[in-house]
Amino acid sequence: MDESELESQEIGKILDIKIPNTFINVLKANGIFDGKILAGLTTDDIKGMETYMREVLLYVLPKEELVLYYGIFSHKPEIFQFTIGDRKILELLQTYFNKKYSKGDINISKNIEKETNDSLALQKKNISQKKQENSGENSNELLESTTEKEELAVKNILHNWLRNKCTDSQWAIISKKLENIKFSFQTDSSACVFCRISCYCKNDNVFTVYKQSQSNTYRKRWILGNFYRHMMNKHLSNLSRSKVIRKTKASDSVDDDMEPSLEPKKFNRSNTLLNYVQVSKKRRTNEDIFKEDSTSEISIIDDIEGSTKISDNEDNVTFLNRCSDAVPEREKPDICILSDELLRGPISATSTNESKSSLELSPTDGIFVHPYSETDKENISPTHNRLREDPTISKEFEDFGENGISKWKSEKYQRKERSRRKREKLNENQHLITDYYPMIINTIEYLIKNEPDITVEYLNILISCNRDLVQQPNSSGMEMNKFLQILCDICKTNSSTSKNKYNYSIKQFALYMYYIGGRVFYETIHANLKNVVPSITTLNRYVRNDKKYISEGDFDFDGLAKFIEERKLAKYVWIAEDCTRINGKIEYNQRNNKIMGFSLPLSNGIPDINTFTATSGEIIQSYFNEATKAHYACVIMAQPLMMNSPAYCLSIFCTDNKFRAEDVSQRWAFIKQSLFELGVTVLGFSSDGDTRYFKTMRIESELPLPPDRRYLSQ
DNA sequence: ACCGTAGGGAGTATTGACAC
DNA sequence: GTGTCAATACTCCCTACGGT
Repeated sequence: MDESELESQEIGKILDIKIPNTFINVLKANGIFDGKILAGLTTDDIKGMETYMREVLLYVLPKEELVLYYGIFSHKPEIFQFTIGDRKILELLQTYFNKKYSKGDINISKNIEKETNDSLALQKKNISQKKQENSGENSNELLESTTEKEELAVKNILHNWLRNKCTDSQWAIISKKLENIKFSFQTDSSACVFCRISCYCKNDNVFTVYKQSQSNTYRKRWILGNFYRHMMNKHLSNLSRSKVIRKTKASDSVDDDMEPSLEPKKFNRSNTLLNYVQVSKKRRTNEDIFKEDSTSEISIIDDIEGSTKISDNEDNVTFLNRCSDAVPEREKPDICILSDELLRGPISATSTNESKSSLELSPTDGIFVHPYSETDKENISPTHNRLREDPTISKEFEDFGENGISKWKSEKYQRKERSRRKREKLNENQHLITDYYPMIINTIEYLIKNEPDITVEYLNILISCNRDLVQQPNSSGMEMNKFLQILCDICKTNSSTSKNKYNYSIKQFALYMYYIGGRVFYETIHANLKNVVPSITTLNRYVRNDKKYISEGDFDFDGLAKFIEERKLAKYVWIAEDCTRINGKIEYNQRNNKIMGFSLPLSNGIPDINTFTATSGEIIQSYFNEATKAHYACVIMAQPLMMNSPAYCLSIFCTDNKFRAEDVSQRWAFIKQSLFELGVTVLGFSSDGDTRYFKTMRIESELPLPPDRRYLSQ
């Protein structure tokens, strides 16, 4: 598509006329984006455009955009018609483009050849050229040959599609009527094959469908979407009314002469192409819930982007693809429609004339795939499942899972599964716990079958263990009862008054749950235990105000001594230190007027806590220019050597992980000395396999180097 | 003074679509 | 199947505001 061909300024300069933007918008709204299509317009086409403008587009566009398309008719678009000036402009444009393409544009021919890359394209080119030479009046053998084959292709596509939509009794009626559908094949000035289909219901219902590809990567296919939709709306409306996702207001009975209603009551629009209809994962608003309640067929309406949603009534929703330039445009106008069916989203079907050496058409031709995006595949109704079950179905339909859902949404293609497959593929020797399942199951089966005595014995042991667990009145059970009693008392107290109050133990317990389980978990607990546990706000306030604040990089030796004292623990601790990756974030800390998040410089292995003070804006700016953002947190924990004693966080600071073993050694010496002065003995230090820590541990432990690495100590 | 609700901002995790 | 990107969903942190 050469969209610039119809830019009013460009064309206006060439023809030395002024073309109103509204006129160009009308052409684009009718799917006419380039001169090739414009050159082939007929009088009927122009009438169809006017009808479409009067009956369809005015309901699709928002009010504020009507003026962009209807010009002087914007206040009464239902009487829209081309003015004399418009018709003159149209004639000039047609004349211009007819001349342009009748010269046998070599580039076009080359493009066509590239697109199709087969002999048929060459045939079409010849047909087109000969047709133009003969002013389109004389038929020729090539054209006849091609159109016969294409007619057969289109007939087969429609035949197969309709057969899958109908029950046997309905098909008996429909199949006879299909014989009355008229086909008229032609090639346009750009050698594109197109077909005009007159439905059996009314002769003036003419659909023009093009055979074209969406991109070079796809086969050419017939874009029959509007005819399909016409059949669905007018003749098959009662077949899949309850489940078809792409719904229109349709008659309750099959009525050949009944016009489909296109009267929309409301519509919605958004910016980009997304799923037309799917179960929304968004938090539903009250409005959404209302829609759910009030509609029987569409439960949740998600964003419809790149398309316009029209709700005919509460039971039906129609989705119309927008084709004005006020909406995201497609690269090619997939379909040029001369009837009131225009704006409905196209469905396409392939004809295999180009992809098969022979022209025999198989049922596989009867697929219909939305040509725009995979997302649109969701629009295909559940009736497509029947197509899917058809063994002759096209491979393209394999992209759909059950209920017409794209295969990409199945668990198989989810991130976790993909990661797992990759992980297991990279490490084929990795044993999985599931590898042992068959062996265990076989063993159990063997025992049950061949060793009934052992089985009974084991079962008795299990039963007795379970009984002991339940009945044993141990001390832990009593403690739990006491704690539950505290919770009940708090609940009673708070429920009887309008003001909640929580004691220290409850806050500590709630804080533990909050930290361990996370916000969502705690919110759930809080919502289900009203007046028993405090809100998150209360917990945060408690932590902020009632807890001792430890500055980054500061060593809380006094706190550790008090911790040991309060719990009456032995004054012996083991120090553990490690760095862990964090997502760095620079923040201002109002408590100590410092900027946090930068890597603290080390002084004799000890982080310098006097840096990054926020004294002025310039100073702060200098920190950002000169300091390093920390990506690691170094945590130093002290573990008292008593059973069930928790560890105590001695210090924590941000670092860029750039330090040496000497720094670690000096830091540990400082810790050891500081705690010794408080009467606490450090029995040892430990860390993970970091080489700096490892080296320090080896030195502290006075372990010799391996014989082959003695050079490291030199 | 204490507590709870609601909601915004920022960052992270997840997911769908698409090209290959 | 896989990698990548963009959009969306989710989570966490914090604050304003109001009630008792």
